Amino acid sequence: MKLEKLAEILKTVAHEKRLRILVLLEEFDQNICVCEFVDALNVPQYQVSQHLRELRGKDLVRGNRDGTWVYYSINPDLPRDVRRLIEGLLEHLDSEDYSREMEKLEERLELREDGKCVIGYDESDE
Amino acid sequence: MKLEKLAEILKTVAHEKRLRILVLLEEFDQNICVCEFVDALNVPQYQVSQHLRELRGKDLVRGNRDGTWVYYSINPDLPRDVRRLIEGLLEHLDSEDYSREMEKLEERLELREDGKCVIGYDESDE
DNA sequence: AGGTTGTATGCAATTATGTACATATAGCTA
DNA sequence: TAGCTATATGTACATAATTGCATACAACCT
Repeated sequence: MKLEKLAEILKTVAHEKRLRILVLLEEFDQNICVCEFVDALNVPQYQVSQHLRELRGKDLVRGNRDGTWVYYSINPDLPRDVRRLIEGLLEHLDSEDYSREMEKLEERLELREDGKCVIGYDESDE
Repeated sequence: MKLEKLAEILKTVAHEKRLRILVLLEEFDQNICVCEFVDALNVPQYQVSQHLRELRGKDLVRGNRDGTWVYYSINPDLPRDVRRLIEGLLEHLDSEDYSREMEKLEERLELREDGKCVIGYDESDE
């Protein structure tokens, strides 16, 4: 991959919240909607949307609208080298470091009906 | 590795010039002095020093002074996981993308005497 | 000591990034 | 249609990164 491209991707990814978003997408390997991120990461909705927009802007991530909900996933059309780069990065993480988010997200996913999110996010974001 | 640590390293590394510096250090696997970087990368001396300072600040790189010259290398005491991270990142690069710098650096290294740099950098930095 | 050369740093100007809030938009439902 | 909910975006502000330049510092040499 070109050096400029690598630098660009690293810059996009070099942010705590965006890393957390990517980890959850990688680990659960399924579509996750914005409100599920909000609850799992305990980050205000506008921030989640903003980070997702950045990731989307670099084509790392893709959103699919289903009604009012928008489900995000790692962009399945990502070039193989970029894909491997991302995976490689995340492999360096201690899993304890995001286990709490994993658990929270798991709880949220259990609230889905027919595989779909049916509730919003908790307004009382501490 | 902790997620914040990963984000921090990625942020430090997510810069075209700093990536080029790291590539050269990895590929040549030896001490390289500031003026050699200046000529190889064709970047003003103060910029090279600044980028090296940032890399040094995060302990990714180490400088050893020998007379007026300062030779840099990948920090040999880098924790193994960090070391692997850096190596992993650089492996994604097309080597054509930095082959010119490699050649220029090779030429510069040939001008060393007894393994030591004996000239400065070219003032006429285009 | 004085001059020279390689390297580092401080400062100012610009640009980019992060954050918070308000509000807009899209699609649902009644 | 109106109202609601999920998501997206615009704006404003603070903060950080980048860049260019001048200059300081360190070590050498005469």
